[in-house]
Amino acid sequence: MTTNLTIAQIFNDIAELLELKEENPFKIRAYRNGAQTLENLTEDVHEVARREELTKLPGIGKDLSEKIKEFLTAHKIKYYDQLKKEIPQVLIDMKSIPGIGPKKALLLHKKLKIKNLGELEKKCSEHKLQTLPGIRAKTEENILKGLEFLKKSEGRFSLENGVPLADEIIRALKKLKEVKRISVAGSVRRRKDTIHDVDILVTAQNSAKVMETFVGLPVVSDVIAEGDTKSSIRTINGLQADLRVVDPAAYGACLLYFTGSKAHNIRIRDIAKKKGYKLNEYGLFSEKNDKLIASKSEEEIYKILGMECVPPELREDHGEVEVALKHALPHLVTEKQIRGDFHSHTNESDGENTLEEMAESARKHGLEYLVVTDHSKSLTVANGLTEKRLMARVEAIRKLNKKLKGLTLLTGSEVDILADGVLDYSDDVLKELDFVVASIHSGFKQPREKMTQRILKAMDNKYVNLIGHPTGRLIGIRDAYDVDVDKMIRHAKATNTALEINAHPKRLDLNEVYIRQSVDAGVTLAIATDSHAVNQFDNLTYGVSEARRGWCESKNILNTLTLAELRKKIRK
DNA sequence: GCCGTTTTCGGCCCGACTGTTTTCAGTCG
Repeated sequence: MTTNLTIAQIFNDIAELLELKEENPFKIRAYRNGAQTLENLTEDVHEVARREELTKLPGIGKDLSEKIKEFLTAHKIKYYDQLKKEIPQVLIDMKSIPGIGPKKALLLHKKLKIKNLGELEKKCSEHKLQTLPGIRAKTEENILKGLEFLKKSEGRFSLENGVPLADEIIRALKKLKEVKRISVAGSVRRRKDTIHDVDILVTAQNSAKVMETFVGLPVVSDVIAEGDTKSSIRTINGLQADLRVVDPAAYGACLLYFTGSKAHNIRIRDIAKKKGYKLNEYGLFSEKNDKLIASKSEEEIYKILGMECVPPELREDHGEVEVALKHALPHLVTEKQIRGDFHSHTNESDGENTLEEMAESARKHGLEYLVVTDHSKSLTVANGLTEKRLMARVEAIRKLNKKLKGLTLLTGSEVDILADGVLDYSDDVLKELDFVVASIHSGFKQPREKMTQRILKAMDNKYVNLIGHPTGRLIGIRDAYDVDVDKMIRHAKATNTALEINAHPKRLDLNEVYIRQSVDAGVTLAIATDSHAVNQFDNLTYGVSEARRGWCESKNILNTLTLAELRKKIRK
């Protein structure tokens, strides 16, 4: 699968390069569309190529399929290498600065002979850019700010940055009597694992007052734009937030537009067009006479387009449009359906709270059961438990269970999968536990084949119920380890081992693509918080959204089972 | 570069805001 992502990245790079050549915009889009198809492909592109079905993929025609084949055999794409030689890196660097697109990048490079971002910053500070047509003081200022922003962040943030900011803005604006309706939109509403801004939509009688409040919020460090209907701010930590004020009558159309994704919008506008309508953020209109057909709610717009209302988490043009047209969308799993948690730590290993505190918090969070999975002995940095300590823990849990009301604790462990695939506890120990999570915490750099075999071997152990954070990624910090996820998923099915959807917002592991692939393969998934403190049960919401983004229904998720059903299912 | 019960050629989603102009290009989402 990594091949899919590698080629997708190359196609995206080609699109960037073509923009700097001022190529036909539709050709550029064709490369981006092709990249998106590969990013979301739930099958290894090798397989598709082997069946000679590349051109059956949406957005992949003769040319792109040839380039894919070239990469599969030669591990490079000549056209890409040529473009890279032809186009200076500094153009690409400049284009990544907010406010600089292909046109300005080219202008700066051509007229000022700028060779790197350092030079750009220098010439900007010396006001040399103002010698160019169309650039005056303000543009220079914005470029300097853009450079500063680039230095501070990589430009993308984790969902856990966006959700609290959205909540804060909504809380503040709701207090205004002018504000009637308010909702988060954009990638935060779609619950994407990484976001680059926070979008908020309101209906209000007096937009000036709302805008004034928005740009004056305490978190604001910069006002990027302030208009009658749209304003943008940057927060102190660099995250951008956009606010859009709309007429109440257009709320649905605008929410739809503003939620995106862009790719989803393009698809449904296309459907609208084919049906003789025009869809924009103000509503669905008749193409003939511009008469308004619908605008008040998302539901009515989808309905008129002949579609089911698509849940925001699915709006990525990953096939949901076709399925919605057939009225066959999945009934996505909801937070309410989650009855238990399989992955939690106490202060016996590296958690912050006691067993009793964790149990109490789980009960308060509405859980019916909680598996306590402290680390195993090899993970000394996390104060992993020796067999003796583990057995004492099992006793303590059984004892506490007799006192608990409304929650049952299950005994368990997050047992390390050692470098050779052997587990950190023997079967004699594991068989004493109700539920076993097996995870990798060391040897991340192992080669693909070894890493894959290591995980498959762990699954072969009949006491292992669940593989924890199966790819090991840490969003924005560490890439996944090199594992053949296809094989892992097939083996999970064969051995009846569940795969974790780790709900920690820095992990969200499996990611949405692999979740969907698992669903398609009939593998059972488990949403687990990996809580190391009482407040981390809150993260369940992130795990559920990730599951929803992977098209999970309740039947795909192990912890939608009642305790009785679960016990039956996991009996050895 | 892709795509097709209108089409194998001629389309390809659509609009807001900024900064610079003086009617608009560039950028962004």
